[in-house]
Amino acid sequence: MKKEALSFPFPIIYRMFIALYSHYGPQHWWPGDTPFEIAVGAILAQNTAWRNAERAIANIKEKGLLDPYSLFDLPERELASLVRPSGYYNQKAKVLRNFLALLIRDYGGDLEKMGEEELSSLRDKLLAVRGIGPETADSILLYALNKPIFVVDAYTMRIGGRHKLFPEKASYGEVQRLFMDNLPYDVSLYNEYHALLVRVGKEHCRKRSRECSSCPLSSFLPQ
DNA sequence: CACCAGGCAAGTA
DNA sequence: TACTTGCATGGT
Repeated sequence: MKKEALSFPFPIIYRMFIALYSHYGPQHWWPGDTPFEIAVGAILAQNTAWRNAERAIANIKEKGLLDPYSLFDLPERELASLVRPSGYYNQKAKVLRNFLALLIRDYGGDLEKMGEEELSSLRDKLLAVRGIGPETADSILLYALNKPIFVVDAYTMRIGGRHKLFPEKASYGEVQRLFMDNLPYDVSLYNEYHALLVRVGKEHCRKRSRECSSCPLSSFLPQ
């Protein structure tokens, strides 16, 4: 009796991960040498092609300024000119400074120390920084600090919406909960899953959709 | 030329 | 709460 519990199917959210991972393999995210570079990249990548964020980081690295104090000591105008290729450069210079101010004031400029703080209170502190919203906060938490939080982005919304895993207009928090409630609580899994969604989204689920027909998900997902 | 890319905040109703 | 707009470079 109760044998049927053993054969209860995995949730579709979990099966989608298996399918993507089987098809693409590990994505090795986040590209970046240090947690600090990853956090900076998360801000510079906002609504921007990753290639352009990379150029901005390269500019900072070339000048040997990729550390919290050097960047914070830089005049805002100079910082803006370094991150210019990532777009929205005036805003992003401010956001970087806002983030650096928190990092320096509360954690001595040490991301590792920031990572010692408990997840939900740290998330609130990141969200309180001007220019850091839910996706950027969660990207820093997951990819720079290895915290167990699922990152939702435009691809996640588009793929899930198109395949009717949730309503098109679902909120960030609703989608995040849907994924986390249907997956093992596991940092590496969240890491790979988000990266895989970006991968399949880039190739098969762009805004101006070039037919989702050949996408590796269409075999078992609605639509 | 138009459209898009690993968002966010501020203003309006 | 739910929409709209400004922010901006570089690729297709």
